[in-house]
Amino acid sequence: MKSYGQFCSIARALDLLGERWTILIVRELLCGGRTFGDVRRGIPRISKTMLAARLHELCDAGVVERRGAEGYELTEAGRDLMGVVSALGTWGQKWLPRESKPDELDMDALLWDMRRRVDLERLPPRPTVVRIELTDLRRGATRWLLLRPSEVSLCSTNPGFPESLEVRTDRRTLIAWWRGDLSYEEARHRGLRLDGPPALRRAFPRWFQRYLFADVAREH
Amino acid sequence: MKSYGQFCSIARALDLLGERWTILIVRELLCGGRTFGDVRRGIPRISKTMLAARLHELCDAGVVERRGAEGYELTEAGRDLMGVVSALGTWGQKWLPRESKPDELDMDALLWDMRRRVDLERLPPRPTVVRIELTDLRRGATRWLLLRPSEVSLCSTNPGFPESLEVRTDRRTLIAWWRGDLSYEEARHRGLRLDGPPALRRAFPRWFQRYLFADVAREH
DNA sequence: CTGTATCCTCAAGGATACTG
DNA sequence: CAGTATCCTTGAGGATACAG
Repeated sequence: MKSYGQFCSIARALDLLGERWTILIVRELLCGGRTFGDVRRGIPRISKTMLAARLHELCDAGVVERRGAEGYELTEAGRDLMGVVSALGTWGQKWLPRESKPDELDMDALLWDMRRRVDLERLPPRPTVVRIELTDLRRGATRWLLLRPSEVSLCSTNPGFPESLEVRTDRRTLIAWWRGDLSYEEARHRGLRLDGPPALRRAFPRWFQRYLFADVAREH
Repeated sequence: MKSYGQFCSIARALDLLGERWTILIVRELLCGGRTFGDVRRGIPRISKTMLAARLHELCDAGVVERRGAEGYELTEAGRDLMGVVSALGTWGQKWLPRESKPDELDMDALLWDMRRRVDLERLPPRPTVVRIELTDLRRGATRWLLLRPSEVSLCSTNPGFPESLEVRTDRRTLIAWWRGDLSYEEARHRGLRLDGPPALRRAFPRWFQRYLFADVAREH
């Protein structure tokens, strides 16, 4: 993209950050993504070519550093982009309409966010598998979360453990709960269903910290 | 531009704000621009077609409101974008290299920023014309600032009043002073020259508040 | 899995002319 | 001045194949 050609630091920051995908990549790294694959799972619609190109640009600009096999790491300048990313997220949460068409939303990005927003401290000590069924999708609508206090995995096939809990919900309701547009009780009322032992069903909502901006006060 | 298709408010905010030019347009409105022409003078390289299209998008999104002949106005949501814009400018000022090639920088945008960052309170009571000569440009390198406590105008021809003061400088030095990369004394030392009555020459640097982010502490 | 190299398409957006 | 309508070019970026 051509530079704006302005002296202004807003314009100059946008020369770097304003290209498509770039800020989302920074978001993934800020949220703990380390490898090429981590970033891709958070941004499923980016092409490999594009992601590689953008990571190079960020390295050249001194925002990201390549760490060989360990993947990528934000520099201090990169970590300081939290202010920009956070301002964008807060503004969006405050002012954008709650609803967007779930048909156009990428559920894998949502589930990837759920994976990383698990509160490990609150998980049961034994491995727990949650089967998540998106009821308004025909195929490929099932994912599994393997929850262990040491680590969480998101799988598109049953990871081999017995299923401890099943969540059935349409996309709108899951998204609305995750984004903080609905409380857990409201989501249950709107059709989110849990199947499994009562103790796990009660505990389930506590396992998740929800979306980073779920608690931002809305103005819309 | 196609939507990112993510539930995340960062991505959704970028669906709106991430298109080329959009944030710069918001910046101009935040800095007091009201009319179509105001915005264009702050972003000389945008085409009329593009500016009209972007303003429509911002209106549709509820960030800007059309005010008939008075031009455009940010809504409350729009004014709240100050957080995003300010985070970008602060980050850029802190982390981006000071120098960029002046050949690629638009001096009209700089002079337009000077026009609006005049401290009216400190101006002499009588109309004052400052002739600004950019010494490293061949033609079209002269502009005039007509300073009056009621209003400031930027002209590309002599506005008719006698010239009270002349500033001669290359672009790098003017930009560096304006951005806060050099103090006024350093800029003088680097070649910024003033011609005119000593009282006005002494007063000159006080008339300007410089760039909005000039005082941000640098990390680079 | 983590990329790179190439090709090819489509649409963003600049230029121009026209209008109230 | 403040736009709108049309045309046309260019390059962003997706798809595919290939490599370490």
